[in-house]
Amino acid sequence: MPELPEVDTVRRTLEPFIVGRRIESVEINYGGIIKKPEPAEFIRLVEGRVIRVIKRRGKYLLIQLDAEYTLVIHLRMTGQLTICERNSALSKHTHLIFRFENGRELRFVDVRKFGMVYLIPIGAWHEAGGLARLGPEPLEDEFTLCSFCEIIKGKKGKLKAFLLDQTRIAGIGNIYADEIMFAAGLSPQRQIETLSSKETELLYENIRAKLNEGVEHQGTSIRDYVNGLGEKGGFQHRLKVYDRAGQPCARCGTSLLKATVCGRGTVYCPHCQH
DNA sequence: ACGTTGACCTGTGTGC
DNA sequence: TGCACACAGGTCAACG
Repeated sequence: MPELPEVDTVRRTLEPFIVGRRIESVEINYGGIIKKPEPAEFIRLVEGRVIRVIKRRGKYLLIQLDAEYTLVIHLRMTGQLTICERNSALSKHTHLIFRFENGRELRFVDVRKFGMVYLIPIGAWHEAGGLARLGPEPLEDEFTLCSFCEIIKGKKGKLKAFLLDQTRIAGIGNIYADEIMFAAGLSPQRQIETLSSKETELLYENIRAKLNEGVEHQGTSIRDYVNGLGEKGGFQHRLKVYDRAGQPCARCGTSLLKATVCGRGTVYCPHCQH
């Protein structure tokens, strides 16, 4: 499900409901999503804590508690994190519930159970999967054309693989990778070492533009994605290539093709992308 | 250093 | 309607 714009939207919509709230109790229905510590220890450390702040880093959500611990959550493909009333119907795949004193709760629902939750001491980022190895945030001011050129310089391989590599740039996934490459007129198979400086700049501009557009429209809801209040996003209506195989290219009318690149379904225009 | 594949899970859509 | 199969917003490990 969620790439940078979706995770960012979840963060933004949850914030007013959870910051400053005390977690009265925790219920674990499926312990498999909690990667560390053990469930009993997890509950012991979280219950009674107050949420200080919620941040996003790449596709990870970081929920800072008042006891020098950070809850790190990755939604993977189908994870949802939503605010619900305590008495509202529980969906089938609710694996984790944080209850607040005001009658509301934060629920983690994940059909495919790929999602991951870690509770780690502040700063111990290396204990939370790939969090410590993430590349720069593409929407931050520090991510300049100059810094992008440094990242791409000397690298080899397919453009699509580069965009999906979280250690190069944090937060791009399959949908936005395809949209970025279409907008930049670049083929997913293109070897990055052959990009001209003009093409590199076009790529840089469209990474920023497409991710910003995704954030602005509150993410892409094609299957499971919803924001922190259970609402769908709107970017699915603006997609130019993703999920549009066989439909005409918005730019030239050629039928969009689908292929597997880097093991991922990839849609592109054979006429506009080189 | 790169590329491909399978593993982790469940649900949905397709074609027969 | 049933069944088999492919495929799905991600990442990681194990190969060649």
